[in-house]
Amino acid sequence: MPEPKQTRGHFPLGGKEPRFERVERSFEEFIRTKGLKLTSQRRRILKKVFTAHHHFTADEVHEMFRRSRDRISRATVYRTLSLLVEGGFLDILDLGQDRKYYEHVLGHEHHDHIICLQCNKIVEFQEPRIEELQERVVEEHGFHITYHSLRLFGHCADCHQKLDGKAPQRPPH
Amino acid sequence: MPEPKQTRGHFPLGGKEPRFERVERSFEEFIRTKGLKLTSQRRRILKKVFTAHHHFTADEVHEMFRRSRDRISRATVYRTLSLLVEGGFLDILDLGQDRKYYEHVLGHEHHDHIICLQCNKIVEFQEPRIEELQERVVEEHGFHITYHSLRLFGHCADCHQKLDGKAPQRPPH
DNA sequence: TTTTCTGCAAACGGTTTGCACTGGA
DNA sequence: TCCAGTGCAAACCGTTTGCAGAAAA
Repeated sequence: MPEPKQTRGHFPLGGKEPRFERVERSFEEFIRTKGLKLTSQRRRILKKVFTAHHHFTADEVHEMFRRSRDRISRATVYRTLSLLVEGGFLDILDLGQDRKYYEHVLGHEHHDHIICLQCNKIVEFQEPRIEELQERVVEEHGFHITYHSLRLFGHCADCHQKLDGKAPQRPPH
Repeated sequence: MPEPKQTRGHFPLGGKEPRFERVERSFEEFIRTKGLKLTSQRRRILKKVFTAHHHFTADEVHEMFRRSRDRISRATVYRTLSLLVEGGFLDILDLGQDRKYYEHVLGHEHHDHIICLQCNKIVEFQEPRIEELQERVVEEHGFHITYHSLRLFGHCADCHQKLDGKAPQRPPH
């Protein structure tokens, strides 16, 4: 049995060609292990967030189902998203100021984000050398790191050009 | 006229031995420049946050004045804190999950944070090499960075020892 | 059948806002 | 005097919760 490459959570996705079926099975096992029930709402939300968007808000998920005949209540959306985060199927990207996004982990290694203050474009990046330096800093202070969050805020090339010196920046943070 | 060392905002603190009087004068100028009024509430809040705590919440500020005979309303506390952030006198440290702290900039260069998930201890650090790598990453993606936020979450030495393998970690975010 | 889950609506908690009165400039 | 600021209470908004009926196991 090949060692699965674990991203996070107890139910790794691993393998060469991650597909939604893998996630689905992993989710079923997660649910079973916790003694929970596999409801249609949970299955539908899982499918939606893994096949449609990459970055999305809780409200957007709720909205996706509002149109369909069998809508899913806001409460259930929130409860299910929490469950998915707990199981390591989703990550949270908190941009502050009540801008809270979720992103699925399918085929995504750990990464950090650059966010455009103007158009909200989100770019992902990996920089192992930063991670390494973080490790060192944490050790120096006697901490044991669990996770980290690095967000770079600025203006993307397009928006920077449009601004052209006027720079109506949001107050930093 | 010597070039003032600007941390952020329009009213730099600079100088060898930063003292509260400098901040106060800087604040007065900020207020004047914006055509606002220097009220007793604003003066008292400024003094309190610069002499008492380093990391504090809006609610804590409100609480500090509840005891005194002339309390300050929650609304005014919020409005004043926003003003101080706008002027670059305070920074915001958003830990997510509605844990939002302010910190004054008196004698503080830019820095990042390590946060203990157990006892909420906050340690500040500076790592120029990380900053440098960030610059490079941002450039590679054609962005122009405005500011960044790096938060390392984990367990401090004390808490790590107490946990001793049981590791009741908060869901990563 | 048993137990969890869902939808609803109300509650929550931090923050903001409208308004009439207050008080700096 | 004049206009911004304050306190109050209500509004806001994303999120959570209590509860009764619905549906997995």
